[in-house]
Amino acid sequence: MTAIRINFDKDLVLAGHFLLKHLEREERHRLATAARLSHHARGAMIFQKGDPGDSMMAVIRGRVKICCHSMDGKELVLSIINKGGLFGEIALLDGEPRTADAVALEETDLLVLDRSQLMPVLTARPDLAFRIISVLCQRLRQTSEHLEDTLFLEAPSRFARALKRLGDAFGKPGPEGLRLDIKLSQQQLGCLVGVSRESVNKLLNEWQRAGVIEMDAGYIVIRDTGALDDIADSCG
Amino acid sequence: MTAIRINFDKDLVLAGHFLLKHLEREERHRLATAARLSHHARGAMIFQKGDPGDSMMAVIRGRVKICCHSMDGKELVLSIINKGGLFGEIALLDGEPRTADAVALEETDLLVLDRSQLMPVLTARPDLAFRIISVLCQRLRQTSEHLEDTLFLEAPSRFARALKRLGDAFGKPGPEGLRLDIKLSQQQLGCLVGVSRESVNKLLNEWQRAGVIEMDAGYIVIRDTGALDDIADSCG
DNA sequence: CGCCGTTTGTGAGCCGCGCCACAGCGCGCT
DNA sequence: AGCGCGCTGTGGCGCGGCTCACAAACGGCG
Repeated sequence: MTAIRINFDKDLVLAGHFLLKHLEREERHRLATAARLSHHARGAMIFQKGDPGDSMMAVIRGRVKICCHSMDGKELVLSIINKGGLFGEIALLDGEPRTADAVALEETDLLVLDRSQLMPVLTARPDLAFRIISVLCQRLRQTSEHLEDTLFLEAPSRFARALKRLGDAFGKPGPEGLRLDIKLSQQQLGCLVGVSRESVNKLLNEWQRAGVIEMDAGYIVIRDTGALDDIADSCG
Repeated sequence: MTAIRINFDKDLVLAGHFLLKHLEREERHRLATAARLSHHARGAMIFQKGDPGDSMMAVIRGRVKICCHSMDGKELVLSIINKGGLFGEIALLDGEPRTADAVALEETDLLVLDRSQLMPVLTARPDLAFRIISVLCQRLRQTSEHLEDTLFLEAPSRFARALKRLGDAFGKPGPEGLRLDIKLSQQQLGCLVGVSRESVNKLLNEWQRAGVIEMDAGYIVIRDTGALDDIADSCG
């Protein structure tokens, strides 16, 4: 009974997923039964840099941060994956070890697809392969841009851009402005951009005083998108 | 007569290329006749960030630098493509504008493959698609690592790593050590890592005094790989 | 050969920002 | 209520590395 329900859920999830929705019902069902669900508590490590990895995950519920650490313990958050998102494709596709850690930011359910299940479908369906290729290209553009920002821009611009990106990914329009529907400590915000927690604090307060943003119950609300754009593009 | 010779050359080039050598002779020949050659003088711009791009290039002769510029004129060199290498795949694959500039570092010949020619082959031959996917994964790993280095490491470590990478790509073993078979100004070296020319100069001289490297006729020779590794991995 | 644009070598000064120290604060847990 | 922990707010110090400024070497070219 529960087994049936779970399978039903998996079918549904795949049918709604941007990558897999275009498959034949037949194929999708085969994938759905083969895929396994996995649950992770808030803060749990899903995989770790260097692990052998031959699976990728789709986020069904919750959020996952992709990050890595320096030798002296600093953290860099490469991206945060929302419900509906995908991560871990790279190791699946090229068979090399994982390049970063994946950590559940909240109670999280994942659908895990193994290389052995996915590869046949990928060779049989070139359109799916192209979709994967697009995802990779997008990631590449994204990390290149991150690199450029890091090398070219000062802390304020970098952080403003990070807020804009967060706005795109997690923003809910509200009466006061764009509300970021995710709770991140100043520490975490700093790790997104490679800036110290203290600097984040100062910028946040400065911008709040200037009316660019507002803090509400620990959530950030972007009040003046234009001003934020100006900071993001200022100088270089 | 010349036309025949050029076609012959193109066939040969494709047959020797790591991506395309596994195709049927038939298919490869079709690609070869469709592909066009293009020549670029030293310093010529091949394409520019933001250009629409639906082709990728294989380097037949010479070298190409992939770079981008900040608003205030700083340059970042993302990578240097050797003879036999490939670039411009991303725009071809996802149809978006080019993400960076491509500039010929020397007299350079390219083989240009258009999207319209390549796509049919890609859908027909899943193994080729996988090869492309591997290339993308590799690029992604490379830029991620570049980003990590930039955020986690100080200038000396970063620059040491850059020298090691250059050694892998352009190193010719010689009596004195690993000789970098490429001439780059200190300016260019700086752009590879995001460090000012002056800093590069100081590091270069310091390491030369320490016997880690040696300058010979404008070329860098790595004499003590171990010492360079130590600098690359020191602290964070 | 002499001129000029480019590359190299080096020192002084400055500044952004990381690191440290510490003080309030909220929140969960017992 | 009381304790402790992780988060926030702020100020000061120090340092890495960028900027600026200039001198010297090094081609390439008329």
